[in-house]
Amino acid sequence: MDHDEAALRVLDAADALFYERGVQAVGMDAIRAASGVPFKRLYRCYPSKEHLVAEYLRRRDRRWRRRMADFVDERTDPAERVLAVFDWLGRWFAEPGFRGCAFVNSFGEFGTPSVVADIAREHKDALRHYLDGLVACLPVDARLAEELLLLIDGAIVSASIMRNPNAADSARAAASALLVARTARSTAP
Amino acid sequence: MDHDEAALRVLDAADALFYERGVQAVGMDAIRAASGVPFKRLYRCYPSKEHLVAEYLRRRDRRWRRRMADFVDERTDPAERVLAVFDWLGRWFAEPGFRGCAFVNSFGEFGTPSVVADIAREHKDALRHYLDGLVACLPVDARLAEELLLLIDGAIVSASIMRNPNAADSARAAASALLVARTARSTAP
DNA sequence: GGGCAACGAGAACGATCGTTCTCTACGGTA
DNA sequence: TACCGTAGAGAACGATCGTTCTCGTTGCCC
Repeated sequence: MDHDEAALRVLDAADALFYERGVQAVGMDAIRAASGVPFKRLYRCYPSKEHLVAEYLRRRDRRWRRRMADFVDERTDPAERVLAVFDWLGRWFAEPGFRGCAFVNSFGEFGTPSVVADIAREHKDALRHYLDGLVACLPVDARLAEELLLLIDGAIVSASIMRNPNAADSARAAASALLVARTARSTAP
Repeated sequence: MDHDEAALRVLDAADALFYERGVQAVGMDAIRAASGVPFKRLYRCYPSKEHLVAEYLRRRDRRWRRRMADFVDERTDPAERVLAVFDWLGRWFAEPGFRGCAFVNSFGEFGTPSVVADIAREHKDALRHYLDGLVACLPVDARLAEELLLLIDGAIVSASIMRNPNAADSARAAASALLVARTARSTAP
């Protein structure tokens, strides 16, 4: 087992444990036990728990956005692509072990300012820019992207805290209505 | 200083510290120091930290919903009352020390199932029922209350994590558009 | 005024945290 | 085969946590 594989095993173990139980509730010893990587090696891969937490969040960000984008890319119609975001959320919410947004959850654990708060913000900014791109393909008001972001984050909160599996459907219906409301009616005088 | 006043001082200190820094990051000694109530008395008021955390959240729930309702009650027009929710959010976001939803933040710190998760859920359920009441005064589709809830939680997340002070305005605009979209048009044939 | 119950201040306790150190075993090279 | 740098396993360390205990003092009732 070389350095990279050890680092990957540690990150996989940390990812599962941090997401399931929260960052502060998981000790480094639990990560060592789950990964099978001894302390000495573990600390050579990640010099501190804070480094590991940062990598955990950054990888979650990349993976989460890639999975969403891959799902959306199965559509070509611009309006369908926007609504596909919410279809994907519905699938995500239904996954076993779903426990909300890792970034929102971690943000709650650490005061601001903190590196965790910065990464959470970067994640939401990246999502916002992705939505900008989706919306730019439509003849709609620029406000729509921001409103979609609100619906997404609201749905994640509802699905995790209220355990409401229909949150994605509700958000999708609202997004659909807003899509119509924000569309410039070219038939207007 | 009698029992009730000591309990109140402890709860006030815990409220400020828990909200600002997160629950797990605040030790009981910090609460003792900030409240001026010695350990022996503190533990007679709240038998454990978990009890104190539960009281902190339950009081936050009551106070938050009362403040919102008081603001809304300054209006009489049903539609204005719905939109006033978002005006109040805007004021809340602008308060110094605003750091998001205490229930969402605490939910992230503790795994589910937990008493904290239960209280967070109760809080969101209560908000949902309040919105049901506001919407019931309007000739609108029943879906609107759920969609308003998504916008509210989304706005809180945006305002706290992205530090977006306009989140309340965006949510209000979206709510206004949805209000129109969900209104049964009595003039239709 | 004397005895007693309750109090405040803070030390103490056991547990657990993140991190480092020790010690033993081993593998490659002359 | 003798040597040496590195690895793994886990004890150890200092800090901090939630909680309890000690102890000197105070105030109240008879």
